[in-house]
Amino acid sequence: MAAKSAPRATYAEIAKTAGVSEATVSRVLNGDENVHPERIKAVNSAVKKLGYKKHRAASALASGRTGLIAVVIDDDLSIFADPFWATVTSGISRVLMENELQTLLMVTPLESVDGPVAHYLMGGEVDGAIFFQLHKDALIKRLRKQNLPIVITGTPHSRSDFPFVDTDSFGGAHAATKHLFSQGCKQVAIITGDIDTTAGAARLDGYSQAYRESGNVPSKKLIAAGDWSMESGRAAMARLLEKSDGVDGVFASNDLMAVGAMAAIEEAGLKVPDHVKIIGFDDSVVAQTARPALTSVRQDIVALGEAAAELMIAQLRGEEVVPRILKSELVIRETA
Amino acid sequence: MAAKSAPRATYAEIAKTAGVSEATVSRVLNGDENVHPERIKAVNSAVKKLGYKKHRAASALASGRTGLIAVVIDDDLSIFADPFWATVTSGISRVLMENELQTLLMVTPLESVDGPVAHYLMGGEVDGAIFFQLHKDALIKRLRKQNLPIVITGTPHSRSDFPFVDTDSFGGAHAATKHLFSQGCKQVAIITGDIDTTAGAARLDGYSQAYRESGNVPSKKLIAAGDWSMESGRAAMARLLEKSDGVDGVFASNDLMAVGAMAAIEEAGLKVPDHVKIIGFDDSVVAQTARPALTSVRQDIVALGEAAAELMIAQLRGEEVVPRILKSELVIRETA
DNA sequence: CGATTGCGCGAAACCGCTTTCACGAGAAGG
DNA sequence: CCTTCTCGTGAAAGCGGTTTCGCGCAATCG
Repeated sequence: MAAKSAPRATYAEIAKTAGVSEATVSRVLNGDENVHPERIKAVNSAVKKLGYKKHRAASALASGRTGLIAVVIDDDLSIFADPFWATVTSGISRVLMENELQTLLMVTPLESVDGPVAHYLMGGEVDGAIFFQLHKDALIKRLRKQNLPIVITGTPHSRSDFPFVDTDSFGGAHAATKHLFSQGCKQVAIITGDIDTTAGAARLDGYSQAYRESGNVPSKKLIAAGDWSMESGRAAMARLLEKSDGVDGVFASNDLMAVGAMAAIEEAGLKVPDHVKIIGFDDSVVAQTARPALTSVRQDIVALGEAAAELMIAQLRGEEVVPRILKSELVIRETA
Repeated sequence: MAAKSAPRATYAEIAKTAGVSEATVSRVLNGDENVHPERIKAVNSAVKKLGYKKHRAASALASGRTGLIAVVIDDDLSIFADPFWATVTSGISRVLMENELQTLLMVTPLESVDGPVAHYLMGGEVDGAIFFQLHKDALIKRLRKQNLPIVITGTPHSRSDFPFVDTDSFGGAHAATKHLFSQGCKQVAIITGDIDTTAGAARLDGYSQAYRESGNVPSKKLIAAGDWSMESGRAAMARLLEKSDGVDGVFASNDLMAVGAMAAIEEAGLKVPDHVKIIGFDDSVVAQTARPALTSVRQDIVALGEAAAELMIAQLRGEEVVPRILKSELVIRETA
């Protein structure tokens, strides 16, 4: 049943073979400065010789540090269609592992401040928690009050001082829109994501700003609401084609909606990019498999995860942390 | 730095308020049968009253059971393009959580039997490990010898008795091929995945079998090798169109290659599904966003994860486990 | 030159839960 | 009626690290 592995080496043995006390072994293994170099060497070679590996549970019990960082993913998120979080997570995991920390994955509906997850996190079972794009910050606030290090992936709503990492949605949308104008588009529309999300709102802002810089103000008719899904993109595009005359450029707030929009354009008997140019956001697989291949704003998703992990580690070290906004980049393919 | 949360309740307090010894508290909390019902009730109400939560580390140290299950994902896998593993993992995580187990995520190259991951797993840091489609079973064998419960997601090469879960690749490929024939195709080709993988081989087998059942033997010309990537699908299809005359049906071993093939068909001036019908495998987002929408073999990926977790739990309980093969289902869309 | 300071180190308490062991009491057996 | 089991229970010994405390010794101070 339980693993009956080779007998573990313990401090006792190391202490004996190195000729020091267990306390000293602990000091060496935890990087305490005040130990005589000789002994440090002795301990280290004993450790190597015995193939010693620290017992996490014992260490956690004694020190109160578990070496575990929770990655909390809201079950409601469209996890099942979007490789996004997987990619972020892999970035997080890599960096944590390099720092001797383990990634505890929690895929769960984030109900209330009193749910089991909340208790788990507050119960000192983990040293910190990284959240994915969540909506209510009540839980987060509570956790911070408990002094639990937190990092949020995505921009939180409240301008509170949560440490967070995010891609520059505004800048990406701005660049995409500007590119459409530079390609000769006159009537550039936007299909928004859920604008209750900060990402959705920021992308709309970036679009608006770029539009204004072009010397005009975007008419209401050019703004169509989507909800990140392909189907909503198709519907939004259909509305745009119907209501406003001469839309010749579209910035879709994500790739899925962009692909939906392309379908709608085609259904209307028009051609991409000849009649309508289009740009997505995310540069996901979908952008690459679309035909024509979709021009899109790329976020460096792995880097996002790495940044999140780094922010966490900084907090663990007691350093001051500031939110990190990662640059996005326009990947030009065939649709614009 | 470390969370300084509300003072934890401990066995000592529970024992006192329930008027029993700590040993009895432990017995109750671990479901030992031989305790007087009265005391069980007393302990339980004390637990509730004090809002007690067991301290994992302490429990792990004393019992040797960590309550952690590792999910090990080979870094080499095309994690970054494929939502597959994320979905499986979410299924695993949910089931484990329901059983009071936590998911420890390890995204890492699975080098050798001596790598850090191997040591970690063998060091008793986790109660079990779930692997994703891995190539060398040396590590697995070693771990099993150490008595570490293992589950493999995907079919392992060696016909050894590893507990594994997988989708019925053979059946799916068989059904897809049969469907193509039933749609009137005469020359049905296959674009294989990497046939060094068991999934790749099984899909080819399913295709061959269905072909034979149609009364013919598939000519070598109808078998084109791919490597799961979109580009390899495009290239394979181009070869098929060139070498063999009159291919009018294609089973691609995954969606990505199917989409690549569709591009090649279009480039050759032919139409899907009018000239060539095509079916993919996975029913991923890509299948849904493709135009025309791709007919594909769906695997219930979440269920796959859940099955993996269940197999793990069964092993932890000391029950006998048998591999589990999940049914696949043909999702008919526009391409066949 | 005696008194203070600081550094390196070991002894031992402790973290919170699990488990073995032994014991008392009532049930079953002779 | 005395012995042998069984059952429910508490005392106590760990599990394997971490950390506090205080001690000797050498360096520094007055």
